[in-house]
Amino acid sequence: MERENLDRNFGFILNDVSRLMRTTFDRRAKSIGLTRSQWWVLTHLYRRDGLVQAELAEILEIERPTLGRLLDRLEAKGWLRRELDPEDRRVKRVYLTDEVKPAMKSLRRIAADLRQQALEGLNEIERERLVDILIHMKTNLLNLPVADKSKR
Amino acid sequence: MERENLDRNFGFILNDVSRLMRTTFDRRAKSIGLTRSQWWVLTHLYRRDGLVQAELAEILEIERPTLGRLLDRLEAKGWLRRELDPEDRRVKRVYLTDEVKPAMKSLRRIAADLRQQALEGLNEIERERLVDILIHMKTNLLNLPVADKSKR
DNA sequence: CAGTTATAATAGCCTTGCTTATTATAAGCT
DNA sequence: AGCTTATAATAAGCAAGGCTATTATAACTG
Repeated sequence: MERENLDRNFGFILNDVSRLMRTTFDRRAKSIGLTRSQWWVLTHLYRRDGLVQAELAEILEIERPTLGRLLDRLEAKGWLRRELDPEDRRVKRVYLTDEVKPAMKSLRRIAADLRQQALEGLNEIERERLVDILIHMKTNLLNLPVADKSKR
Repeated sequence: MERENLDRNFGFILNDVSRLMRTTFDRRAKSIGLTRSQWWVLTHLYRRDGLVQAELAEILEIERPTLGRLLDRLEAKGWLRRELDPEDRRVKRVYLTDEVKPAMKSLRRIAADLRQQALEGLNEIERERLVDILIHMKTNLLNLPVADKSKR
């Protein structure tokens, strides 16, 4: 069997970088009481308040139950509230509370700093290229022909 | 506040790609009864059988308790066994069982296919550049000056 | 040699992913 | 109208990350 170079296995390097960014962010945001995933939810609601949970899950590209529990914690800590939609009694709409706005600023700062630190030493062209490549890969993966997620 | 383009937030695209690769791998490897993380453990043991848990965690760059539970599951399914080191009674060494070798072949196939599919449409130069950039970023993140992980 | 410090493994708790299954409600069809 | 199908949210279960605390054993030091 050929000895592939494990250290250049891009799947795992990708995983490492992704994990390092997440954990670093979470450590820095801990004092605010939010994780990166939670912040990402708030960021999207900030743009479009009052979203239906299913729509929000779709936008965030996570499963509905995963979002459900994220919202549970955010709601418990008072960052948002869920309201029943009077038109369709199945759905709940999610609204941010007033506490969110000031916290967002700190979190954006943390995110920007971390992004800067992660990309340190890469010029603008390389950064753009990186994003392009990642988007390309994401498209590849989402278009895989196999029977993954065939339930729609 | 400036409206940053959320769709090009590379931290989250990175996260998306990483997650897509993991979940796709795991769905494909499910019939074998192994996850990608578990396969990664076996891959390293394949190279260096009999490692001490702490060394293995260090190599894999995961925390010791995280590895501990991975090993619990792998051991429960018979992929490996842990043996007490007679020299130092604190340590346990991890050894693969014979069932591993045939499974490894299928898993390497799955990994290679997935890698190929994810990188489809990117030429060799772009692929190398991607890996270089990721390694660069990983180095940046590991060298962050802050008090992260200051316990060593 | 006694006491302190360091290290290995694990237990326990928290978060975030994914799946699958349930429940309630709408929508669509005959 | 009544039956079937689809959809929204949630519950329950599993895996894999992290972190802190505990326990056992080594190593170091005065």
